[in-house]
Amino acid sequence: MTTAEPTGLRARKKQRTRDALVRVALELFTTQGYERTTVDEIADAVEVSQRTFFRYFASKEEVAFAVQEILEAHYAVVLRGRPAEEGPLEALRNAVFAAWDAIGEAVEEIVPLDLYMRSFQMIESTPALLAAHMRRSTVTEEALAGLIAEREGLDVNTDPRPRVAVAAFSGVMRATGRLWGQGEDPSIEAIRSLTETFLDHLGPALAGSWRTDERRSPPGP
Amino acid sequence: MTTAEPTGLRARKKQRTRDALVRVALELFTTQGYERTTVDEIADAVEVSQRTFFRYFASKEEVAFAVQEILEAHYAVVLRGRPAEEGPLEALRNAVFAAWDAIGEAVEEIVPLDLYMRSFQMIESTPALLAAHMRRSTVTEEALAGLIAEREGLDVNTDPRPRVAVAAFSGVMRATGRLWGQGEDPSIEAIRSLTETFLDHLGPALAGSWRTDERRSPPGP
DNA sequence: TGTCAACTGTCAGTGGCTGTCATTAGTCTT
DNA sequence: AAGACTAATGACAGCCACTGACAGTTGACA
Repeated sequence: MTTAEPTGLRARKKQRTRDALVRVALELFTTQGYERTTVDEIADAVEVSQRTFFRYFASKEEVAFAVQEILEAHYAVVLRGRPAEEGPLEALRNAVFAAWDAIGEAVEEIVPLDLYMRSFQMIESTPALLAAHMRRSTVTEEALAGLIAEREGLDVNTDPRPRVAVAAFSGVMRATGRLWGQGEDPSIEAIRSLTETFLDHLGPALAGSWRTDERRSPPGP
Repeated sequence: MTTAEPTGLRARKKQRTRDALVRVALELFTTQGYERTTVDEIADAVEVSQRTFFRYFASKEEVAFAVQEILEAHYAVVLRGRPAEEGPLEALRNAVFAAWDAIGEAVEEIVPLDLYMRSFQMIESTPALLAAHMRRSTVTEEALAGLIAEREGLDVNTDPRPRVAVAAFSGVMRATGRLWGQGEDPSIEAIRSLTETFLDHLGPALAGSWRTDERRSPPGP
């Protein structure tokens, strides 16, 4: 679905229209804002009817996540390819960094990397899109839990651990993305190191007490 | 905002209108579905104009979360009251169970408890509402992270642990709610025990390897 | 080349949501 | 208790996302 060259002329044309819609939409969204951009504007800019836009994308939101979708699929593939010796959380974590190494190429086939970065920040700062983003992530989480359960040879409906681990992991990843979106450094390095920091704190943050240094009250029982 | 008796007649009338809108909306949503219920229907049933509905609620979604909002505020209060000796995650967890003990009364002042239960399940099973629910939870998470940081005397922008802990905790809580919404037992006891189970697994699920019993492959390094 | 099917445009309509303005109805004087 | 003030509401017009139906166009393929 990403790079697979379509066969016929018709299919190629379709792909071009779709890509154009995504590019133009992201461009308009990031420059003048999501809400202040109408579907008609996007359609007009690509010279198709509004009706056609909705034949490619079920909603105005969907076009904003076209690139994101590719990346998530990519991540799932990478995770599936992680060596079996890695523990669940270890695999989830390593897959993130491994996936990012190849993100550039995958994205750049459709839109400039910089545009994608800005569009991610736009998603994080637009309530309606943030909502859609979160809903989408529940679907992704379910898939990841399934993958982890498979890796470990467990039944996802019996053993809560896959869902719990993925939920915790995803929660942290989302917090990371949110913070990155609010910051001023929209580079891959920035979110990479932020992710590293946050994931490193996952274990310690769940420990009983954080007061191991200069804090006042004594640790509880 | 919950129980505080309004002073004048005007304020009391307003409160009654608002409550009526919530009650009718949830009733209609749960019986015929969220999407198949129009704002006009709700307004007509309460005998106000559609315009008035939108003066009480900024959106059709908002009315669906009116009760939820009360509970979240309640939870925040309970959390703030947890003893300082409790560790962060301990406090988050205990506050959940403590808050539930008082939920019944708080809810019942507006809608029957049973109706609230069904409306929660509706939220979890309606994409548009699930999205709104998730977006709302990001706001709640931010507040909780602030509370935790305060408890521990930390700066939420410097130390990642408050956000990480809350993110992991919230991720698990959301997974719990999701599962409960899909199940067939809409009782408080059901979600209570489910929560207990899931939170109990938070620690173990993040450990390096889960293969401590009858699994096949040997543990990694 | 002609037939078929995929793709697209046009049009009409629904529903969520907003701005505006006139009207109603508590509230607050004096 | 009557009038002035203002919050609350209703009525109306309009924008925009989205959908169904139907007709026209254009690749695909025999």
